[in-house]
Amino acid sequence: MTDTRRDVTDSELAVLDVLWERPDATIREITEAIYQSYSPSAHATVQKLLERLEGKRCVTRDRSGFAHRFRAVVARADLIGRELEAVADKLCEGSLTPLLLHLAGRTQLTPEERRQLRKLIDGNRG
Amino acid sequence: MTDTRRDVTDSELAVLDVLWERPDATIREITEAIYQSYSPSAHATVQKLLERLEGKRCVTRDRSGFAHRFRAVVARADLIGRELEAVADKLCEGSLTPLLLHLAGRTQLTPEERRQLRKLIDGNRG
DNA sequence: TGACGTATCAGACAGCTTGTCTGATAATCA
DNA sequence: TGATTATCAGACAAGCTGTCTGATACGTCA
Repeated sequence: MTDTRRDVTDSELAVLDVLWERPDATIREITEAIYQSYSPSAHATVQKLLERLEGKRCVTRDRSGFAHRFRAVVARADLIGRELEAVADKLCEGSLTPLLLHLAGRTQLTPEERRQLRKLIDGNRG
Repeated sequence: MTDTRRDVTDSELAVLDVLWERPDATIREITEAIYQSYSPSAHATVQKLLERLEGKRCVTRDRSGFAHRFRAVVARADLIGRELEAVADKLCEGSLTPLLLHLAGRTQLTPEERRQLRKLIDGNRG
């Protein structure tokens, strides 16, 4: 079942981490990257995680070969956005602005980051 | 068991919402505020939610009277901070800066908010 | 005092999520 | 053909969440 709402778990994220580094990986490749060694049960676990990631629209599957190849269709930034929206929905009636103000008051920035931030604010006039 | 790590659920948040509006409320008062009417089972549900919120260090209990009185010991801003840190831990190796930059690029701000944001940035020099 | 309303407390319970694993079956290739 | 390697379907325990029941203690008032 496709359920974009539910968020990505830590184990699923480990799979995505591999796919971001190495697109079009097989289950075997992902398994060997996550666990140090390979075993049939670890393979099955990764398979299940991929199946759920597919349902969450985070991964697509290329079925053309014998071993399917997988590819992430969300970037890390997309997940950050999803999670921030979830926090906003839960605690700020959906508005991102309180999150932004909260972070601005408690984040230590380098001069470069501060410069970048100003630019983003200026480029975002309503 | 005290478990500050686990985050507050939606039902628990509904209880906190009442306590933020009306400190030192009893279970009966909270129950009537959340459900329209009162029933013993709803009372027990709220009791369980409060018990769990106590374990998460979000609520304290005054046992001096017949009916205990409850008080929130976290503000909404605290929860926002907790959740943002959780997102940062999960997706940004604990750093809040990527979240801040992400939000700055996608949030529509009023002139007043923009002024406030600049002030926060300036007041936060390393 | 005793009855009654109202608390708390302990714990059962089902439904869901998550991570793991097993067994059956299909494709590939030496 | 036989061995290897896939996929697939589904079982499984553990944990979380929201709800509810039953037992017991407290307080008040006739």
